[in-house]
Amino acid sequence: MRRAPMALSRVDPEREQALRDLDPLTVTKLWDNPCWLSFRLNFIAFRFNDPVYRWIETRYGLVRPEFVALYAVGLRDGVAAKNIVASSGLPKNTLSRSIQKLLHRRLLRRETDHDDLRSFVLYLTAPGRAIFEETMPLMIQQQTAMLSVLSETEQRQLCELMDKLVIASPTWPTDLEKEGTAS
Amino acid sequence: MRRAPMALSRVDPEREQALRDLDPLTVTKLWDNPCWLSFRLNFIAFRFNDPVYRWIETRYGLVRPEFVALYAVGLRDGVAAKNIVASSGLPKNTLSRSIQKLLHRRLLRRETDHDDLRSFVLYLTAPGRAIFEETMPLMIQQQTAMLSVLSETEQRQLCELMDKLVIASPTWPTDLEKEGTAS
DNA sequence: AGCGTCAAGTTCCATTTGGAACTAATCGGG
DNA sequence: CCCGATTAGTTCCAAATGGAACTTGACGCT
Repeated sequence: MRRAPMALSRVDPEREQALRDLDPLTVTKLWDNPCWLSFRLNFIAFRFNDPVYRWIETRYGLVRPEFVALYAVGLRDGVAAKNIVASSGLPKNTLSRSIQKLLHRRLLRRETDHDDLRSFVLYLTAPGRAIFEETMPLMIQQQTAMLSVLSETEQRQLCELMDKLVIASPTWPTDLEKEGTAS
Repeated sequence: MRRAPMALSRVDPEREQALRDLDPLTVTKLWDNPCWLSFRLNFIAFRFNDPVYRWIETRYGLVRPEFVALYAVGLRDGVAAKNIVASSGLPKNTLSRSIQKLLHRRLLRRETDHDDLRSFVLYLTAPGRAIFEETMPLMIQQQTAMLSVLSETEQRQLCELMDKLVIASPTWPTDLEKEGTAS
C-alpha cells in the first residue's frame, strides 16, 4: 500500500522548480498516495472554487450555495430547486434558504409549476442575469488560466475523459461497503 | 456565451440510456456550460467524497476535516498542521480543532518540532493507523469502481493530465480580478 | 373516491464553520 | 543583539450548515 499510483514521476528536471513551490505533503499526496484521483480532483477544484466564490462573496454578498443556485438558473431557466439539489449535491434545506434569499433580493423570480403544484419554476430577473453575465467571463478566464499548461489536444482529452466519468456516474456505488471483499 | 464547451455531444446512442439517469440540469451543466472544468471536477469529487466521508463518520465518528488530518498523517508521518492546511485548503482553525480532537482520542500523537518551537510534528498512534489501514482499501475500491469505465490507457492519461495541472497550480491566479481585461 | 406512500420545499435547532483577533516563537536587518 | 514584521497554532463568537421532523401536494392501489 505505500506506493506511487501510476508513476510518471521520473526525475524530470522540467518540473523540479515547480515542485519546490508545492508543500511537501502535497507532493506526497500526489505521488505517494494510492488515492490519486480524489486528491487531484479536490485540489484542482479547490483552486478554481476558492477564488471564484471569494470574489462573488465580496462583490455581491452571495455565499456559495446562493451562487450555485443563481448560476444554475442562469444556465437553464425554469429549473426547480430539486434539480439544483440533484446536480449540486448540496442539502435541500440549504438550497431552500439560498433561494429564499435570492427571491428576497429580487435576483430570482418563481412561479408555481402547473404540472406539479408542490414545485416552483425559477427564473432570473434582470439584475440576477446581470450578475450571471458579469461573473461568467471571469470564471472562464480562471478556467483558461488553469488549463493553459495543457495543449488544445490535452484539454479536449481531459474534457472527454471527465465526460465519460460523469456519464458513468449513475452506476457508481453511493455507499462504501465492507462486503465487497466477501464476493 | 450559451454554447457547448468542447462539443463531443453528438447524439451517441450508446449514451442515451445513461443520460436518462442524469438530472436535466446536470446535462445542461455538462454540455451547455462554458465552465465545464469546474462542474466536472466538483461533480466527480462529490461522488467520491460523499460516500467516503459518510462511511468514516458513521464508522469512526470522525468528521471530514478530522479524517483529512488523520489521512494526511497516515500518508506522511511527521507533518505539521501547516502542511495539512496548505495541501487541503481547509482553514487553519478548523484543522487545529480537528487535530485537538484526534489527540484527545489518542489517534494522533505530537511532539514539538525542535527546529521550530512554534510547530508540532504529528504521528499516528497504533489505533490511528488501524483506522487508516482499514479505510484505505475501501477508498481504493471506490476509486476503482469510478474509474472502471475508462481503459487502462485512459486512466493513465487522466492521471497525467491532472498531474500537469497540479504541478502548474502555483502559477494560477489566486484572485479573480476585473483588470484582466485592461491588459 | 379514499388511503397509505412518496416527493418538493420549509422550518427547527444543535453542531460546525471560518474570519478575525490573539499568543508565542522565528526571522531579517540595522 | 534587539525590534518590527511574519508565521504556527489557538481562541472567540457570529453565522452557516445539515439532519430530522413537518406541511402540502401527487401518485398508486383497491
